[in-house]
Amino acid sequence: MTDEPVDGKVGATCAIVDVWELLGRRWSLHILKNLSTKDVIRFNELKRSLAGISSTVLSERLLELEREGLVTKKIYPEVPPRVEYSMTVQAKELEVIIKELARWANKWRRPDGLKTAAIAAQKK
Amino acid sequence: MTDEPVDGKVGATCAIVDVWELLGRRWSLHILKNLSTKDVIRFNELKRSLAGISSTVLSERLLELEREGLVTKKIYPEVPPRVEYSMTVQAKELEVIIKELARWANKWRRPDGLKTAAIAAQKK
DNA sequence: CCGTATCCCCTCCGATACTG
DNA sequence: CAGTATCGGAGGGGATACGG
Repeated sequence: MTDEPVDGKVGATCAIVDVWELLGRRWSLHILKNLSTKDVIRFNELKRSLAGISSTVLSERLLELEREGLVTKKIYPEVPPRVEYSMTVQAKELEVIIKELARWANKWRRPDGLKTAAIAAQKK
Repeated sequence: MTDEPVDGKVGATCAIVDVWELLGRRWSLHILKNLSTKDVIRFNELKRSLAGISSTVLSERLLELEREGLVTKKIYPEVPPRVEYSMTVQAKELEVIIKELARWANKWRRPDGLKTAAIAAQKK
């Protein structure tokens, strides 16, 4: 499916799995969503837009995203400090794909209970 | 980004986030990948193809995937029991998107350490 | 063959407090 | 303002044992 290279090791990293796991963590997707609404955004501004997130986690997520090349961080040596975050080109390409995924998700969204329906179908 | 409806509640479910979290769990993507290689597949056959997974987890994942409408389960009332799993149409559509994602992931794959490079760039 | 039941560790993440 | 340090609870998932 993903055409994993299948090099010797079992745990051989598959790029997509890494990304998927990162973005599967809590808040990741929301952060990306909010970043996409503005060219640049500051830490606390972002934090305010994500009701419920803690500084700790936001900071952690941003670091991960930066590490993956999805987010750029620009520090201005001022007092008080100013730091601006923005999406990279890479992330903007990803955004397109995520939107397709969102379309897919909504297309197939169920009112609430497919499970019972599926079981009913099975019983025939 | 995903055009979340923003209905009253904070935890208002966004379809894509649900899906992403499910598929972000361990093995989910691999299971889908293996399912895509055959029309139908049996439990232990699938298990053998996923080196390291336990019955417990495989069973759990399959239940979740079935619940999300990505997998169909067909039980044959035989002895010994036979159960066949297969992907739904919905999952096959998803597969297309995942492949795009895989292409994206490989396009941007880094040798190993972007982090240091990013920091260096920042310092200029 | 196809699972469920248990136990247990370990990572994730929220809350809180504190710094440059 | 923009974070880091620390702690503790919750739950994901591995190992093992057992059942229809």
